[in-house]
Amino acid sequence: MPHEVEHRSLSQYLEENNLKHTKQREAILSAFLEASGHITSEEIHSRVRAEHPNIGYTTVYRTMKLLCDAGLASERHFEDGVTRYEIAHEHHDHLVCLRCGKIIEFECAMIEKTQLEIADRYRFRVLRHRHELYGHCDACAAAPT
Amino acid sequence: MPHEVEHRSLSQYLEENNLKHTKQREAILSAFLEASGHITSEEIHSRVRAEHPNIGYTTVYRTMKLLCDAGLASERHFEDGVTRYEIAHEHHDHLVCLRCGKIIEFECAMIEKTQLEIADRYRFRVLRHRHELYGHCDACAAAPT
DNA sequence: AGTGAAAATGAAAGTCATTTTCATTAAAGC
DNA sequence: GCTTTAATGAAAATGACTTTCATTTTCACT
Repeated sequence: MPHEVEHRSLSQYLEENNLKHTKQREAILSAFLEASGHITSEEIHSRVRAEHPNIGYTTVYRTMKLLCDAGLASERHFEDGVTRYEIAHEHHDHLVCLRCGKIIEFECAMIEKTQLEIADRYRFRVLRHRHELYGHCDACAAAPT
Repeated sequence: MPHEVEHRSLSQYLEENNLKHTKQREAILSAFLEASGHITSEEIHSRVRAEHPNIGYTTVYRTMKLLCDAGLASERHFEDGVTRYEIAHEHHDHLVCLRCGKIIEFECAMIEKTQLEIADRYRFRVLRHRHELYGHCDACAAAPT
């Protein structure tokens, strides 16, 4: 049974909040984890439907929100207006290829530190941030237009 | 006549592209410039209508796109799903207050340089980026919840 | 196993920012 | 002034997401 830790984590969240344990939630969590990140609701929906043909979009949207609340997923908004979900883990930022859509994660302590210093100058309390570099990945830059 | 430079710049762009010089475009450019930045289409629309009551949303949207193409404005997408336009000028990043919506601009050569080094490591060509810090401004952090 | 209250589901309708369509109007070159 | 071509604006369409609501499930308690 893959992703057992995450499924247990979902169960615990559901119990703690008096929510119910349903096969839809299980299925959506599995589909999301199998896709390993940066996936849209639509993609999750079509993956889940392969196994459970009558799960609707509504349930996918609702469940992904729940997984975010449970700390298992997190929402990302890149520049195409579609919400993507990634597996929750340590903070990081992104390189996004404008041609093939590939998303590379990066992190840089130096930048994190510098941005807090900047915020300080404006007496601004940073709660979260986004830092995205858009351009072309190696393969796409090499490929003909 | 305020913002004469920008109006001339619009005229030039229209001529170069065989587009027409209309009072709506003039009015929208004026309204946009008077607001001095980070304004939504809706705000522009309501400002313009004060003077020209029958300019529609459609024209505002179309004209703002044109102003972006003409290099006079640029689009920004923060986290509320509404497109904002700012007066085009040197690249910079933003601090966004989650309570009052205040937007502070900043720039940091050090961060810019560091992010290019990171991209290099992934052989990624950066075309543009966004870097936004979300949190509370001084006034809002001090105010009661 | 049976019951019932509370929560979950899903289909359909609703939002909301933005875009498209299309019939009408207005610039600008002759 | 005419004519071509672009611009306008009202209304309909789009698309991602949310809400509604009647129905179904879960689960704590018999």
